[in-house]
Amino acid sequence: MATDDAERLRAAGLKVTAPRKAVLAALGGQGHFDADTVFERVRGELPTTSLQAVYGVLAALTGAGLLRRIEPAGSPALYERRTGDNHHHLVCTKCHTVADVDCVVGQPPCLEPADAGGFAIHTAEVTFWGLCESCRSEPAA
Amino acid sequence: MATDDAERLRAAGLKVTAPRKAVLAALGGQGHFDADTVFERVRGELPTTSLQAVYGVLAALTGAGLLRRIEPAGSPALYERRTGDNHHHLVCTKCHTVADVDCVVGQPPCLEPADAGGFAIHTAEVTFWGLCESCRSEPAA
DNA sequence: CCAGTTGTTTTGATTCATTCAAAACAACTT
DNA sequence: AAGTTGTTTTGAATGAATCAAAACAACTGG
Repeated sequence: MATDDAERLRAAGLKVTAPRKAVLAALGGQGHFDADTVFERVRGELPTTSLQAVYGVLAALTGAGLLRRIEPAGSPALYERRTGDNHHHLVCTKCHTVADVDCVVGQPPCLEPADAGGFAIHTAEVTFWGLCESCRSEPAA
Repeated sequence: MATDDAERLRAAGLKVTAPRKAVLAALGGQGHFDADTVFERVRGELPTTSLQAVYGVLAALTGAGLLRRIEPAGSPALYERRTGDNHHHLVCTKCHTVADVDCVVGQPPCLEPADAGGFAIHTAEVTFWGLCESCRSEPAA
């Protein structure tokens, strides 16, 4: 898996470095993490890494299409490894947990606004807001 | 209109103050403005107003449902007076201009994710990304 | 395998958007 | 008109992210 990551980096035309492999490893297969969390995780096995390096790596990998970046209102930017598919997100209003949504009813949803107002649209981003399972369980705020 | 604004403030249980009326006036009927732009506009006719006051007013009015706040990735928070309808937004990838989209094809769109993953969803927010008319015209960046 | 080139990371500082807190003040109530 | 409460001012602080220069490490080509 780590080996595959090196391969992916090379394929994207990026140099294979320890911080980059560590960031990819830190993000794991799934989940949504902010720069700071990635930093903490990376530090665990590569203690010399700086936060700025993490920002740099995240930007490089996002630019290369190896990561996807989302910015839900009220949260810092989050990064995830699931790319390519245009999946959407569920965000908890209370704890800001994020979950993936495979896609919406029927076909490619929402890609057709009623009136594009002169815009050449290339992406539709859908964010669902609600209460996650555990926040629903504990009503005590 | 300014009179109506006073009425609206009262109806929302908020005190009617000069900064609040000025903020509502600055936002006008349509458009999307960040706190700083609102501040500049408010200053024009109420020069003693502080930026913090503008933040406070924007938060109060948003909380009261008189304003809607959106946070497109890469932009500071934007405020608009169109509330109540759940309309969506078109954001220009290049100049970050925002336009309203009345709604998506057919019916209330996208409100039904394929799998809500245990979330109790109450809102679906759709953001379309693309190039606006004028950014399409001038390819020279 | 070594040296050069280029891209990456470190180090340190800075910006931008926003929030916090206490004191001064103004709007609504009686 | 005076009091109470909510607002605004003033001043400072925070969090997230970016910028810039110097130190460094990965890939190229010899």
